[in-house]
Amino acid sequence: MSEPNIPAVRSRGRPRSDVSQLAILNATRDLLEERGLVDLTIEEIAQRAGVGKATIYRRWPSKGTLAFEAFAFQFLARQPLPDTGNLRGDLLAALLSWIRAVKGTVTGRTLVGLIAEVQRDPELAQIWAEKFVKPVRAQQHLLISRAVERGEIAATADPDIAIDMLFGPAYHRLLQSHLALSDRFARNLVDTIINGLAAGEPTVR
Amino acid sequence: MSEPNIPAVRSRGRPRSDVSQLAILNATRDLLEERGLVDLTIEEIAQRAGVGKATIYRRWPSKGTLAFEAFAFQFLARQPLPDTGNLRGDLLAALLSWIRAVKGTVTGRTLVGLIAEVQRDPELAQIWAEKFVKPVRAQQHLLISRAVERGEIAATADPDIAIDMLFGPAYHRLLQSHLALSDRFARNLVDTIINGLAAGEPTVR
Amino acid sequence: MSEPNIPAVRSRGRPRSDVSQLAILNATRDLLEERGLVDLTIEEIAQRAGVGKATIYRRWPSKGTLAFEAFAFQFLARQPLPDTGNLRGDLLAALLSWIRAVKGTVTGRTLVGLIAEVQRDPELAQIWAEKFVKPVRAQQHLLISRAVERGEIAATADPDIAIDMLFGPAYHRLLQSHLALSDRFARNLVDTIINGLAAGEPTVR
Amino acid sequence: MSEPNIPAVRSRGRPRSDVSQLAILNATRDLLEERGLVDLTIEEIAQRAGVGKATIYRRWPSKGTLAFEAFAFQFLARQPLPDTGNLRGDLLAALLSWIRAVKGTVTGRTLVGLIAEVQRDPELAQIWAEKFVKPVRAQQHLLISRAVERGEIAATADPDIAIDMLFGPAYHRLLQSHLALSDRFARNLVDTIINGLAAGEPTVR
DNA sequence: GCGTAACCGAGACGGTACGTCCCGTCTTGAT
DNA sequence: ATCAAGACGGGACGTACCGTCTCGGTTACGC
Repeated sequence: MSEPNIPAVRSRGRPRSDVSQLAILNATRDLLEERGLVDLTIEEIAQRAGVGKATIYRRWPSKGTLAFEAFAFQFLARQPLPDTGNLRGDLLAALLSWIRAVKGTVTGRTLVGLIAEVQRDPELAQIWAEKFVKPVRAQQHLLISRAVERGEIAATADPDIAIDMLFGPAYHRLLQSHLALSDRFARNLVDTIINGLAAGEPTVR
Repeated sequence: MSEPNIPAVRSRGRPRSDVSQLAILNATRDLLEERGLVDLTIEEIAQRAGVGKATIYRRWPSKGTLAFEAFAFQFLARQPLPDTGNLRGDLLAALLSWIRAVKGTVTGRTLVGLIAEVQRDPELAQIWAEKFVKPVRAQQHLLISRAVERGEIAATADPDIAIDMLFGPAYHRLLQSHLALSDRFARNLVDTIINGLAAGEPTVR
Repeated sequence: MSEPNIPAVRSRGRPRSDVSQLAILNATRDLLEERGLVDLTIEEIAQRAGVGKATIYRRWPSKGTLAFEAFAFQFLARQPLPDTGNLRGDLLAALLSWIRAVKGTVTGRTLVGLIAEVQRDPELAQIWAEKFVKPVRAQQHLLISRAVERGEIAATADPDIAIDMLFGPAYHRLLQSHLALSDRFARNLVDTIINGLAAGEPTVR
Repeated sequence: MSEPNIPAVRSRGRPRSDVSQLAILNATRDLLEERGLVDLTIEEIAQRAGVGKATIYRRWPSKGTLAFEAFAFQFLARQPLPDTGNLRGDLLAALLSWIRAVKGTVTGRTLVGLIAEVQRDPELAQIWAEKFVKPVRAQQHLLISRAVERGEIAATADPDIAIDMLFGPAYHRLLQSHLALSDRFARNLVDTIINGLAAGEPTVR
C-alpha cells in the first residue's frame, strides 16, 4: 500500500519516516483491539503514536485504509494454503482456518468492520479488492485447480462458484450472525458442496 | 417497529402525527436515493421533512432503524415465495428475484449499507434479526421443506446449510463486488448446490 | 452587539442562553488577562467557559469581536466626561483618565491588541467604529463644544482636529512606544494644543 | 538587517545566495500587494520565490521582519526632508508627503499592518524602533530644531511634543479610519499646531 | 370547557472529531 | 555551510452532526 517494490527515483525532500510509519501502525493495531474499528479516531491514533495528524493523512486517505494495513498482515498470515491430498480435506482445512481466525476474535470484528467500511469508502474499496480479495482468491483458486487435476472435480466446473459456495455462507453467518460458525457447520457445508443437496439414487434414505 | 398493532390503552396527550411520520419516511427514502445510507444525516432528514429532530428521535433510535423501515417494505414486497413444483425451479426463482431487487438498485445499495450499519448499531441489529432475517428466513425454510416433502432432498439434510449455500454466495458477491451477480451465476450456483462439485459418475459414495 | 434594544419578534426555537453568554465573556476576560489578545484561542475560551465552540461562533464572528465586548464595558466605564469649568482642565482630565486606564494595564494592552486586530478583521472594524469610536468621540465633542460656548475656542475651529490633536499623540505613543505617556507629557501636550507652538509674543507675522 | 556592511571573515561553506535573497523580497512585495500582511504566509512566499522555507528563516526571524524590509525602503524613500524656509511650510510638506505615501496605497496598508504586527512580534518591535522610528524621528527633529534656530518656536518648547502633534493625529486617522486624511485636514492641523486652539485676543492674525 | 399531558417545529445546547492550514524545525542529496 | 524540497510534531481553526434540551404553541383526553 505504501511501499513501492522498486525504490523508484528517490524523490526529493525529506523522506517519510519509517519510525512514524511503524508507530502509527502499532497505535492503530492497539486501538483496534481496544475500541474496534467503529470507535477508532484518527485523532487518538495520532496522539497515541506521538505523531501529527497530517503525518497520517499524508500516508492514508482514510481510517479504513489505515486499519486495513494494520489488519491485513496478521489476517493473511493465518490463512495457510492447506494440502491434505484431497478436496474435502483441503476445503475443510481452509474453512476451519478462516473460522479460527475470525470467530470471536478482534481480527474477526475488524474484518466485519472493514467489509462495512468498504461499502462507504471508495479508496478503501480499491485497496480491498487489490490487496485482499485478489491474493486471497488466487490462493483459493489453487485449491480448486488441484482438485481438478486430481480428477475430483469436473474440468468444466466453475471454480469461482466453488469458492463462493465455501466462503459465501461463512461470511454470511459472520455478517448476519443468524447462526453459529461451528465446526459442525463447516463439515456439513463442505460435504454438501461436494455431494450436493440432491437425494442420492438409493433415494430410500 | 413504531406502531403497536393493538392501539393499547390510548395514552393521554397529543397523539403522534401521522403526517410527520410519513414525511419523515418519504424524506428518508429520497435522501437514501440521493446520498446513500452513509451520508444520510438525521439533521437533513428533519429539515427535508419539515420536522424537528426530536420528532425523529422519539420514533426511531438511530438512522439505521429509520433507514431500515424505509427499506424493508419495498424489499420484502419483491421477494415472493416461488412455487415452481421442483427444487431447482424454486431456488432459481428465489435467487433471481433477489438479484433483480438488489443488483444496481437503490434497494441493493441500501441493503449493503444496512448490513454494514448492523455491525455498529445494536438497536438496528436487533430489529434486523427480528424484522428482516427471521421472516425472510422462515420463507426460505418453506422452499426447503417442500423439497423434502417432495423427496428431492434427504430429510436429514440441514435446511440452514442449504439456504446459506444459496444466499451466502449471493451476498458475498454483493458485498465484495469481486464478480458479477449474473443470471449465469445464479443457474450455475443452483445446479452445483443440488448436484455437488464431485465429478460426474455416481462416485463411490 | 448581541442584545437588541427591543426584544423584537421573539424568534422561534430555543433561545440563546444568558448563562452561556456570561460564562463566555467571563472566560474571555480572564484569559485576556492571563494571555493577552494575541494568544487568546477560541478553543480555550470554550473549554474554560464549559461551552461548545459552536456556541461562541453562533454569537461572535471572530475572537476580535468577542474580545471587544469583554473589553469595551470596563474601558468605557473608566472614561468619564470631565467638567472642570475650563478647557485646559477638561482636556487634561480627559487625557489623564485615558492614560490611567491604559498605561501599563491589561486594558491598555488589550486596547493596543484590538486596534491591531481591527486592521485585519472587517467585522470587528465595523463594530469598533460603531460601538467604540462613535460613542467615545461623541463624548469628546462635548468637551470642545462647551469650550466654544464659553468662548475659549473660536466657533470656527474644527472640533475634530482638536480631538485628534489631543488623543492622536497619546495613541501614537501607546502604539509606537517611542516615548513615555507621562503626566508631564499630558500637561505639555494640552498647553501646546491650546497655545500653539508659535513663539510667545504676537510675533512679527 | 541582513547584510553586514563589512564582509567580515568570509565564513566557510557555501555563501548565501543573493539570487534567493532578491527572489524572497520580490515575492514578499508581490504577496503583500495581493493579500496584505495579514494573510501573508512564509509558506507561500517560499513557494513563490522558489526557495526553501529554511532559507527564509535563516535570514529573517518572522514574517513581520521580512515584510518590514520589503516595506521600509520604498516608504523611507518617499519621505524627503523638506526645506521651505518656514515652519508652517516644512510641517505641511512633511505631512503631505506622508499622506501621499500612505493614503490608499499598498504602502499605507502595509504600514498599518506592521504597526499591528509590532504589537505581537518582539523581534519586529526592536527592528521597528531601530530602523524605522529612530531614523524617521531624527529627521523630524531637524524640522523643529531649524524652526527654533529661525526663532519661530521658543527654545524651551518640547520638540517631541511638536512631532507627536503633527504625526499623532495623522496615524490616528490612518488606524481608526474615523475621518479622512484630506489636504484640508493637513492644513488645518498644521495651523492649529502653530497657533493653538485658544481664541486669541489679538484676533488680527 | 378547563387543565394537563404529550406532542409539535425550531433551533440552541455541550460535545467530539473532522480534515486543513500553517507554524518553525529537521533531514535528505546536491551544490 | 547553504540550497530546494518536503516531511515532521504540534496546535488551532471553523464546520458538521451528534443526541438532548428548551422555547412557544397545538391537540385531545379526562375531569
